[in-house]
Amino acid sequence: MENNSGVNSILSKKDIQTKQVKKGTILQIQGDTNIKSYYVKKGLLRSYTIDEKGKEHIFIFAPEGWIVSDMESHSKGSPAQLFIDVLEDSELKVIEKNILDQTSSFTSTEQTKAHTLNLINRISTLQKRVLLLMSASAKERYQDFLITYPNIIQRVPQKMVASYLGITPEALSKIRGEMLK
Amino acid sequence: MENNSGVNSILSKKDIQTKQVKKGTILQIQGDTNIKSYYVKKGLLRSYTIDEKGKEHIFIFAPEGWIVSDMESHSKGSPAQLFIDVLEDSELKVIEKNILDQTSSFTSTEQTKAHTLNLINRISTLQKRVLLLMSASAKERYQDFLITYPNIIQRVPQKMVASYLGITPEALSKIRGEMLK
DNA sequence: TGTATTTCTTAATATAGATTAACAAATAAG
DNA sequence: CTTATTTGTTAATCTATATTAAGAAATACA
Repeated sequence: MENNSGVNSILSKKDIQTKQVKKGTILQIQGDTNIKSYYVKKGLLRSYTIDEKGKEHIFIFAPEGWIVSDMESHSKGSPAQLFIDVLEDSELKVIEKNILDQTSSFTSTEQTKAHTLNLINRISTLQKRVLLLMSASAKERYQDFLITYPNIIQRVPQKMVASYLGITPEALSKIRGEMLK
Repeated sequence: MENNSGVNSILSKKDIQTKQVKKGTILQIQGDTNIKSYYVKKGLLRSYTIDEKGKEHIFIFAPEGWIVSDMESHSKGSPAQLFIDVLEDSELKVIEKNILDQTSSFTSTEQTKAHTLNLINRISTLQKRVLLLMSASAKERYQDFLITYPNIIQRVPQKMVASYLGITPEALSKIRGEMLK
């Protein structure tokens, strides 16, 4: 999901082990609770969801220098939403603790912790939005919108909701019409 | 883009002023270089892009308790990609410095700074992906993919690229066929 | 090496959502 | 209040992408 800016200093601690993994290895499955992050020293990983119809949606590729982790889950402490597997024989650094734990160490100020939490919430929201845009219909996205922003629908013109959903005002009007029945 | 978890401790410094803004005020336009972040105490903001055809795409709504900022730009130090304006009379806390500056203060360790930079890169990548999914055709997204992941196309089956783009393998095959001409 | 499986391509058909247009309803402005 | 402007609805048509299907090419496997 990201490039390697500054990654050396994140990964310099001794508690991070290097691991060789073979192509085809599954590192995380949807529902896992002990969530780890992976820094790719060499090789290639991917993270993805599988929807109700059994269709895969790749969230990110992680070639050399990238980090994969399931922010949605980190953020909520909920089970993993994503699968992570190995596309080429790889050399990884496994980050055992979740990212929040890392920043909660005694070296962090309250402000830094709050700041990190904010960034992670933001990532979590965007992760969800990307997955919705890739796999859900306009109607499903609208239904999600109503839950995510409970009262915005009364506060902005419908055409702005359409613009947020990535559809035309006409399409949204039609969807709402159908939903009334 | 995010809820208010821990936001008080982020915003407790004196250098952050509260500001009343009227509905319709434009806080940031595409191309602005002096980028700020806005915490919404009361009211409603939105951030959005305008594409080549003049069509608006809303990136986020920011009701009470949320923060708006242009991470893409923060990350690269480049001009703003997003417009930000005011949908209801609002009370804002304006965060003058960019987010990186805040964490670069003497209280942050090297590790924390590197960690924050990583999170911001990740947000920046996702922001770009959301905007592409909302406004670009499958062909345009594929062309962006080729630039974002320069050599992945040779390393994974095409059907995985299709899965990343949110289209079917058949549609990608067709697009590639067209692009050869 | 030969066979089975997976991946890619091409083409026909189907469909979600876009576009266009015309009108109604709501909101803003004089 | 009255009119002008913006927003929302409905419907007809169009288009990008999905679905289905079948064969070809590539890859994995026995």
